[in-house]
Amino acid sequence: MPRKFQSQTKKQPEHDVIYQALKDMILFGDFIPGQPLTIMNLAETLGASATPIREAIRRLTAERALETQENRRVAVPHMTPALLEELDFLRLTIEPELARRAAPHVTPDEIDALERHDDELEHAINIGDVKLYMKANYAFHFTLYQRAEAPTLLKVAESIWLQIGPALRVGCGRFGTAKLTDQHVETTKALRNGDFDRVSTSIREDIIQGMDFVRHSLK
Amino acid sequence: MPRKFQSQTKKQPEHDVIYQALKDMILFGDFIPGQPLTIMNLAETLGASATPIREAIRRLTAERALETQENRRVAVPHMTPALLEELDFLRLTIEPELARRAAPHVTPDEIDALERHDDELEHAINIGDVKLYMKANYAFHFTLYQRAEAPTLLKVAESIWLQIGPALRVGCGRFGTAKLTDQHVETTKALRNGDFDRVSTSIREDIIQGMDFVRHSLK
DNA sequence: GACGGGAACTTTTGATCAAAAGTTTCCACA
DNA sequence: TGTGGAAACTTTTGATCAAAAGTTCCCGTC
Repeated sequence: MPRKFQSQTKKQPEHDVIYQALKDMILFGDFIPGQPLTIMNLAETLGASATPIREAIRRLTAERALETQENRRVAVPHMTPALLEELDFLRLTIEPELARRAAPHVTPDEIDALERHDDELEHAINIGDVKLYMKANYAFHFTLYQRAEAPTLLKVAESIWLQIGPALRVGCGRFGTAKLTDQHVETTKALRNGDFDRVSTSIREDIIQGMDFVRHSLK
Repeated sequence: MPRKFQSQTKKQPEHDVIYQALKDMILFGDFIPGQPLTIMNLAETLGASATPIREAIRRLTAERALETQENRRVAVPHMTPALLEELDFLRLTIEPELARRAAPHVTPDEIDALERHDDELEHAINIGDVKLYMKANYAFHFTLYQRAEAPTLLKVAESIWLQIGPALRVGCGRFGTAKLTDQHVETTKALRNGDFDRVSTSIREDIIQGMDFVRHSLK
């Protein structure tokens, strides 16, 4: 078997598949803050046995995407003003940096891909599809961040987004996606112009707006 | 049973105990970079069965303290210049901030405790006890950071330290602890004077020195 | 000697189940 | 009515084992 095809054929372990599935569900708002999750129920729903479910849950707990309560039950964490403040600080220190580092490595083809994600995001806002909005928004940010070649920073960013996902979803549910104007055009323009500082600052603006939305929807 | 004593008596799950044990071993240099770990071997060594070991490993993998290779084996990650650069950036953005946030909440009693950790660190340097040095150093930083009441930032800091632990240990093994001068007196002084900015900047200095040591020992 | 293939071996993985932990229900009794 | 506590029930947890995945070693062939 040629080495280049191995990664496609090599079977992913079940616990990894489940981790990815749960991660997406948290990221794109399938769970609401505070929602309890039971191993048994997840095993039934996802068609797996308890062991791989537990491993996936431990990973997500370590990433603060889930929390285990004192009675051993697992739940989606609630958003609080204090947590939001911490996440605000983290996003503003990590993500503009990721964007700045990514900028020099983004190819014209990849900018096209970013614009397609942005078009999808626009479309989602227009038709009011919250989940599609969240997916397109995630895709835009993380295809950019991926190019930073900074896996450790990227991992921190993913953890942050996992913690925001559920709260963002309820915010969109309450106020719709209407209030969310699109900040991403600025970013792609700056990428085309090779203006790396502006890539970073435009992401910063996007974060400020996004977190304001979450903060507002918390009240 | 009175509620206030529950947390002391409530039995910790095995996977949690193992997680803590492995975490300490990584943090204080019991493993060297690149060292492979097998579930079977850990199960035997730690006197447990595979299931809780696997859960602990998944958590530590999520925290980048361990990595699973493409062949499903688990190993302690190697330190690389690129990783060190990322960790440098993260430490410098997260830890001075934790120190600054903690400073106003640290009581005189707690400053005394910090100084005791620092004495122990001095003592460890004098007798050349690497592991004691690492424990005292960790205790100093994290008793301070804990008071920041910023659990999410704290978790990021812990993940960073877990990634540095093994490399720091080999550095100390090669050069001894002699080169590590004690920067912590500055921090405790600033705490006593209520000079919160200087608490933050002195931690910054400490980080720069510590990371220089690791960088130097990489070559 | 170098290479390919397969047998023997080791390790990880996922399903299962009994035991432990935690929750709920309900009834006796004040 | 309200309280305590046992019983029934649910969920998590850890041990175990068979199957899958991965590695090593050896032998026959070139």
